[in-house]
Amino acid sequence: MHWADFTAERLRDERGEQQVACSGITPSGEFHIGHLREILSAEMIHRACLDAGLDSRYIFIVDSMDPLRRVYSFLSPEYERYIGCPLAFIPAPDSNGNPDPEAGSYADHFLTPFLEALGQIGVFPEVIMNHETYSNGEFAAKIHSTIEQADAIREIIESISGRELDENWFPYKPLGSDGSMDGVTVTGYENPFVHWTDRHGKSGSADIRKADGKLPWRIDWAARWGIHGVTCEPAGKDHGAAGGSFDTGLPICRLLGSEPPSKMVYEWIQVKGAGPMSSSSGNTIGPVEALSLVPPEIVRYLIAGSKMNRHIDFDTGSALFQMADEYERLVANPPDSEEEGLSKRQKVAAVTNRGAMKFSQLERGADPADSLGGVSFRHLSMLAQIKSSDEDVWTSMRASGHLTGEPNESLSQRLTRMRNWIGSIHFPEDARIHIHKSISAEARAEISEEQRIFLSSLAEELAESDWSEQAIGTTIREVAPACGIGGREAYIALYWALLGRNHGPKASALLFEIGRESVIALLSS
RNA sequence: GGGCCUGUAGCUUAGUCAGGUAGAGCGCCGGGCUUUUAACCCGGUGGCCGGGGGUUCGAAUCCCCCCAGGCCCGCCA
Repeated sequence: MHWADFTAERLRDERGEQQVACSGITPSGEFHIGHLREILSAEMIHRACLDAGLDSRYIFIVDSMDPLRRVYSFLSPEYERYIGCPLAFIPAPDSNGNPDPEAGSYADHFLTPFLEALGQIGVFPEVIMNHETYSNGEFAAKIHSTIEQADAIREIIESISGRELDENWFPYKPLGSDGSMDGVTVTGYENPFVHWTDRHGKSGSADIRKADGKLPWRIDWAARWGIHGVTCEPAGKDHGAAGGSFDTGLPICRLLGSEPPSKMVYEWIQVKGAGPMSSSSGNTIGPVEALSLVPPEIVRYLIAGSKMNRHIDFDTGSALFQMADEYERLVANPPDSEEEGLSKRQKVAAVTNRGAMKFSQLERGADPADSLGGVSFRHLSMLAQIKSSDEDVWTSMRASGHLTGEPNESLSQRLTRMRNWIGSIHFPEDARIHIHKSISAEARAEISEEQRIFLSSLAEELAESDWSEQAIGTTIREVAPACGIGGREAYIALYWALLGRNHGPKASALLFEIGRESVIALLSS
């Protein structure tokens, strides 16, 4: 069974009909591909719950109340003054990394393009800005309860995480007079006010019913589970480590009177050969960039087709072909778990693969067959290289029976993405079609005397023939027997001359695109 | 130091939770398609399931030990 369906069943057993799947991300910088695993893992479980007939919501909590930790490399030193301030309350950077008072909040700045990217992969979560949950008072009861039980919470964190908390530790961090929570000391609590003194010597009171401060991360996480009734929140393996925030969150959540989701941990995505992704290291391929290159179903399939506990190497090179092949093969020929003679393990595999296919669809319940667009990813990569205009691609596809009528929106976008990929540094060199200017020594060594004569005869004939794909094809097939070789031999010779290989995309189409003069120059060389 | 994950064919891996004769794709090799869009179709090659012990009628699967690799343990998905 697919992991998402399996999880949905477990959730029903644990928590019943009402399910809330949740993701949480801090918008501290550019979002990266790794965040998609957080999002998609939860979203697929949500879909699986719906498929299982459960009443499920999928919420995306943006940690907009989290403070700016430090001045990241893409920020100007001016951000120094905002360290410790909630991301929702500080200005977004402009293109030079300087704070731009006109550009809205820092949190929104990074969140907006990410949400747009999510839409492209069919993810439409209920977005909850955590600072709003503070400002509208929803956190107040949990904060009060936290402060009342501060000693017990301290005991949980110290014993489970092994960390020793400072003597002045207080389980609520008020914002000081400058809006930062750094250097603020709590001096007392009178519900609903937390009194404080900041590093400038000023003092004040934070209202726990407002966004005047926040709970420390480990408590914040545990508290929100209760506030939103979260029943499932897959977390990155950093949170999953022994003594990590998941382990402390479970008892804290119960202490605050709610039932936590059970622990669920996923492995990280890495850029092939480049170590873990991180928003601040600059080692990123943004979801926005990735989705400009890769079909959205394939991005979903990357996650849906991998078990949660496995690393994923995100490879925007030749592995994309393999992944697309795999997906297309699966969709074209869905495995049937009811088939006679399958062993138990083959049945399991069949059901799992069908699940992966199901969760890869942009729209829940859509027919996977509709996602193919009539042409394989590999094939499209060739057409896009051979044909410079989109219209010629469609013409070619109509001629080959891959397309009838006008291309739909999805196919059209596939071509656009393909062209982006081909034009990017990610496109694998060995998939790139390099047209030779003259016949290489290697090619000469590979072809026979008859084939050589064929090539020069072809050059002569093409000088006279009509310049259309069809006429070129006809000429090739006429010239070949005249030189005493079969069609196969003729094409092999042609591919050696054109590409330095013994096979390739449709030769007449290639020649047509190259142009008469270049072709004749090449074949006569 | 504490912990997690991974190790199955040349490569990517399924199967491990619920033990029952090792599956797939890519690659490679061979054949077919007598107009060859890296296509498509057919066939083949290829694995002491990291190593060792144990439980069992039976172990890739469960238990123990070891080896190797990756990662987490301040914020980070």
